[in-house]
Amino acid sequence: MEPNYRRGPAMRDVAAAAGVSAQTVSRVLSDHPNVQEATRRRVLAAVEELGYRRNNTARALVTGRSKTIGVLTLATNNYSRSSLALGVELGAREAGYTVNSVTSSLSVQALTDAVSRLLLQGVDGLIIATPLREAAAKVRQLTARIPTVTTDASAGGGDGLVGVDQDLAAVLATRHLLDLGHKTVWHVAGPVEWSDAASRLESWRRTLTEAGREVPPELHGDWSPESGYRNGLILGRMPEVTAILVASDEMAFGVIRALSELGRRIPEDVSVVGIDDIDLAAYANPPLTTIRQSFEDTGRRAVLHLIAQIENPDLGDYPELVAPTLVVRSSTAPPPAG
Amino acid sequence: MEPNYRRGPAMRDVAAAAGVSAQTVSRVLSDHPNVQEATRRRVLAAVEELGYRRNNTARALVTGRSKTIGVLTLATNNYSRSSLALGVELGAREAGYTVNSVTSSLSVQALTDAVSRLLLQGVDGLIIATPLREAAAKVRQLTARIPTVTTDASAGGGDGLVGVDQDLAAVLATRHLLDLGHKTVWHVAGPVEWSDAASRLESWRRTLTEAGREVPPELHGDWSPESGYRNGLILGRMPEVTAILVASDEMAFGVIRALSELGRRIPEDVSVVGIDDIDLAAYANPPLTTIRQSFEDTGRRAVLHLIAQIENPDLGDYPELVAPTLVVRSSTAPPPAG
DNA sequence: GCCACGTCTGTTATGGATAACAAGCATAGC
DNA sequence: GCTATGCTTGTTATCCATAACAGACGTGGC
Repeated sequence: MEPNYRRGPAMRDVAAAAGVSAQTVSRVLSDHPNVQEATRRRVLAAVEELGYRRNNTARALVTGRSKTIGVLTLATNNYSRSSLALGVELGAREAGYTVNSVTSSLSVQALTDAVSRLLLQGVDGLIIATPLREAAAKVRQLTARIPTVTTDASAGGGDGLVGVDQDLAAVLATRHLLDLGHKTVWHVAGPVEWSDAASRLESWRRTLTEAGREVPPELHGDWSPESGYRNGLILGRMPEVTAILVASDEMAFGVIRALSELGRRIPEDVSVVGIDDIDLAAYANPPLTTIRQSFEDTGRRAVLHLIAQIENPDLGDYPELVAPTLVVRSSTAPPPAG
Repeated sequence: MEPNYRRGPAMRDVAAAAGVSAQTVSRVLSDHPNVQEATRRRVLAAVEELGYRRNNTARALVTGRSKTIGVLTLATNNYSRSSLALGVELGAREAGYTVNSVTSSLSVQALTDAVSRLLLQGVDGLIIATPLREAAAKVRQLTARIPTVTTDASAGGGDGLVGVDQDLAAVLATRHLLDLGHKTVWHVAGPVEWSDAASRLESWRRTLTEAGREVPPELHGDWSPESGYRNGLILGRMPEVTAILVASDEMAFGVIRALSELGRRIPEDVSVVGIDDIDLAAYANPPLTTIRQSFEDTGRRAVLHLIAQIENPDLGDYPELVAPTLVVRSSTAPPPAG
């Protein structure tokens, strides 16, 4: 029985070439201790000669483990999504896993479909990096059988949660502006579906209230620079606005652009703080003061957390929060003297 | 034999519940025509009741097809990488495939390891979105058995090539600046390892020569905004520099920042053109004139191209190039009168 | 000299699905 | 009434690796 053309040699072919059984080949490749050195060498030579590679599909079938992790992200190309994905991939690789990624829109149907697709692929665990909201119940039901880590708290309790402390992020940003002397801080929030956006909004509001300041009405964007621009065109027309907290750097670029077009100088007339510290933030004009939160690190932690659960299911599950830090650049300054 | 706890029900469990054989269940799920309507309904009811999901691992083992595509990208989070990945994922999903992604650095070792990992996962095809250079031969050897599509020409001939016409991109940008009246155009190129960077460099040079202009020495960056900034600090000190073609928008942000710090106004003193048209380009300060090339579209085309090859191996392989377009914003203008 | 035990290797069963073949049954044609 | 044909369903073999068990052989203890 010669090696199949399309598939390449199988373990039995190696076994035949080395004059041993397939089981022995398996033992050699799995570093099982009880194999004589001479046999081991013969097998390895045969492997080398035939260019044999272990078939992970068959392996997954019999062991019930695919060493694959499923990642669900939103179908947009924003900074946070892609750095998180990168972190997950790096962490997974170090732990000997590969990553199966799937994107989705925010509809219940799309989310459940996406999770189903991942489950069909036989992943060992799941990282859900989108808000679930109304889909939470259905998705939880689908994922009941396998370890799952969430990076957005809107999934509700139950799953492992790994993320950046969004409350602290907004507090740091708001305090920074108040400390500079601004009377109050305006806020361009993210979409309400995201619990990150919601908790930033909430903490901004609380920080102002605790400081005894007026809480202005918030504006909303969708994370895109365009939406920041639109909101900037509104805020720029209001003379009393001297400080703005924007819920993401990408939106902050839009806000700054709009303010500039309206003739308002940054930071002399208006201070702007972003959140994320994307790579381009330091090269904005002016360089953007922002809150650094490493999505790559979050992705890495999420995947390590998940793998720990996969390999030790009895492990208790606990949330894991990373602290963000304030990065002061040139887009913030004390309010104009007038 | 009750359904296994961890694994969930298998086809035979559904078969038992519906009072048919496993083969019949398989036929129902594969929409095979020769199944009686009553039987089909009974099977589907059993599937529903048990919450059965087909095991793709077993399926892949027997069919030799995993309906999975491997993507190799560079381990950095830049705009082009992530939009390409997004396009691949969207295209794959539409065609019923899922995506296994792996990142790598540019070393020969890392690249071959990464490809090996994908092959071990049993992917049906491969998209290689990094330059291969010296690794090309080894990688080609590894991928000999399965369809492969490359998005960087440095892989050399042989594989399917899908990408944006980089020659045209640089020509459009250089011509635009010359047409505005600039005597010549300076160039901040990308890393030489990337054939994209190399062909932009080459075309910039050729366009200048053909127009009878002096070809200034080129500068090199690594795609990062930081490297753009460093090069900008150099170019900004040279009064004769009035027009710069930067090989990526992200580097262009750095260049603009450096020029501003040196007191050179854009576009009054210096015109800057980027390449990529990233989402933030329109919100740079000033908005960036650039060359639009849709990486998302490229990713989508690459994956469709690949799937065509997978499902019809006799298909001839041919390169597929997308035309980029010039997007004029406010970072370019005629040279200063002096 | 016999039993117990450890080391090395082989045999058989298993995971879950599908391809290929086989068989039962009904209808059509002569 | 009997064979040819097509539809429907079932049986068996297969994909490839690994777990569980089993056997052969050698060493050590009493």
